[in-house]
Amino acid sequence: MKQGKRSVTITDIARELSISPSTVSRALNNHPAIKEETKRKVITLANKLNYQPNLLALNLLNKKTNNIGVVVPEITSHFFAAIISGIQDILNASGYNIIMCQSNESYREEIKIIENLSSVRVDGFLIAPSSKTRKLDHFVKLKNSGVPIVIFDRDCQGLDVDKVLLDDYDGAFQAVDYLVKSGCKKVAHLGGSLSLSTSIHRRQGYIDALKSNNLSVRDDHIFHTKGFKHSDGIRAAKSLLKLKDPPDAIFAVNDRIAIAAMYVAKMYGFKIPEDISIIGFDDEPHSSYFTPSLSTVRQPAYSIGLLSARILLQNLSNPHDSPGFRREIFRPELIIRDSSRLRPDT
Amino acid sequence: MKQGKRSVTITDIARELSISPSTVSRALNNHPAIKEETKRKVITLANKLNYQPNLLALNLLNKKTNNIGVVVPEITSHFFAAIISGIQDILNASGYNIIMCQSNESYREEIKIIENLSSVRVDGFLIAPSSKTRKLDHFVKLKNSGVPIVIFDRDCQGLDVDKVLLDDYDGAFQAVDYLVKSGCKKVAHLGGSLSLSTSIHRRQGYIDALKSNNLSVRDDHIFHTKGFKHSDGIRAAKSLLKLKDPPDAIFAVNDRIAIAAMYVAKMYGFKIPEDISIIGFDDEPHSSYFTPSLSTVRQPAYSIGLLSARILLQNLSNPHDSPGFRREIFRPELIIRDSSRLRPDT
DNA sequence: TTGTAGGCGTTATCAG
DNA sequence: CTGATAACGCCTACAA
Repeated sequence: MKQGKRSVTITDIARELSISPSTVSRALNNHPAIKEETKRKVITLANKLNYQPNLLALNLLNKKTNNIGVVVPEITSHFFAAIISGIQDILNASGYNIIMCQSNESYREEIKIIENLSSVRVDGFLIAPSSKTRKLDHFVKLKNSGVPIVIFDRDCQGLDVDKVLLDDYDGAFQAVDYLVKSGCKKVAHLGGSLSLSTSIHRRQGYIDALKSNNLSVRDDHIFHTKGFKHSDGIRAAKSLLKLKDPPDAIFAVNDRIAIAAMYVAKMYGFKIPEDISIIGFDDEPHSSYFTPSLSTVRQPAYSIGLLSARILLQNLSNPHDSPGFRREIFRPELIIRDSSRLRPDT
Repeated sequence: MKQGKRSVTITDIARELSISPSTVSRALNNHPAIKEETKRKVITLANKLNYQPNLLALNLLNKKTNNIGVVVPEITSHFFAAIISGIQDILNASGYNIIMCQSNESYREEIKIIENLSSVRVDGFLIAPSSKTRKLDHFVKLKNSGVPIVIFDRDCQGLDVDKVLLDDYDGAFQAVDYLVKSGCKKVAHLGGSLSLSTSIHRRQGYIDALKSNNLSVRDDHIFHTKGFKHSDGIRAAKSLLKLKDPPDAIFAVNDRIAIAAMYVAKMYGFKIPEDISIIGFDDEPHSSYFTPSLSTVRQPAYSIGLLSARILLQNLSNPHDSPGFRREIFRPELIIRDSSRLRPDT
């Protein structure tokens, strides 16, 4: 078998048919001014030869690739995977393809990815910045180069582009307020990395909910983990529950940490929710199948993906004329299941 | 703000510096035969103008894109997400980018994806076929066009390309054999869609394990769900556990279904593992945090990704000369936790 | 109805 | 050390 096979081009077809490449091109594109018979001949041969148009050449010519760059911190998280599904459903339907990249929460990798996607000339970007991203130069450059960008999930203060976010503050507030109203007096927080806007907002929502209920904020009842995995949660939950004066409720930054907290709580002999209520954040598919089923704050991940993609699509067809930028904030929904006590008044 | 900004090219830089494009090109590529001063000037201006090389042009010239197409049925599954992580870790380290696409388990979409990736001239393919894929023409075409392909996770009978698979049969056999040896007499199976090679093999492993232990295979103890989600499992588990003569063990096709089965079992008042043992397949991150923690068959998803990518890389650098194709089979590992009884002899 | 020529951005080759 | 030219595959005026 020959290797490095040259792929077939319109010129090949043209030669074989003794016509010009432009005629082939037109036939393939169903140009009206081409004889039916010629079209048929061309198309038949093209199929036979398994001709695949070379989009590189076309894109170079058109200065348009129909590719969209999607950058997420990690894909192994149901949250981002669901967002991506939403994005894909919209973009594919409009004839766009997705080039998906993970930054692995690394600033360096993120920069490399952005540069690369720039070089392959994607038509637009959908980005959830890494948690390490402080400097915004790479995004600013992008923006200045005129490519449409939509930032989602994680805010980038000071970057003026379209954004689709979630009201993390509100979600946290709802959860903690509920916990207090249901009778918990000592609500602790297992938070995430404070380099993340989402973690910061959830923490603030927690704090403000306590204050608005005239409860004091106790430093020893707040832990922030580095990562978002179960193992991170286990460690933090142990420290928390080993306290002489342990909490009677935990609001966790995400479901994984909450699950870990449930695990530790049970291990230590706490009854859930009688001794301790636990609420997470995300509503992962598994969450409702735990015992007890996990109360949580649901993020409309799929919808976030849909909307982000739709906004990008708009910018694509109608390059930014308006001066302002959209800033869409989804409101999360508190889902009460069995890991938290019921409110007496409901 | 001007829209549709033309991006800066080496010609722009050349003009501004009153030198030729070739010199700019060489300077940018650190060609030895260029005066240091010229290099410096070029590079400085390039940075100032935020020059990004146009890889479309380059790729067109080189007939090489450094892009690899990765096609999976769905991304919202921890299993595939983990495989992708493995792929990405290898490929990125070698300077390749990934174009990731989901077929959503649709044959039609898969074909469209393959055609599109062909057109954008990816250098190679990593594919987990959709469950609906029966005809293999699109893959055969690909192969004939000379692009290296590696199929992973799901076998494609009759397609001669490199493959990285998992010994599903063995995993199932191990699990069921364990269940029987631990004293279970009536082991049921909650299987997946039989259009999937993996489901078929797991089912067969289940059957053969029963037979090899001289247990009869009962049709009423085998259910096959359409999908792989919890909800699919709930329905099937209910049917199974409502039987007059319910099983004393369940081997589920994956963890989600197993979790659903645990949920239903508890709901119906079964004690796990005293009344019924349950074993899943996958070892998802959540699985060890359930109560009881889920016994399962661990698939080395990340490693499958690593190996698939490595094999592709090999084919890339060394276009297929050897006649044979690799067929790597990972052996899964049975992880016994608390959802299954202990074997008396261990 | 079809052919010709030019250009998209880059690099390799061959001359200076 | 640097410049001109051709080529990658395709499309679109313009010409015939």
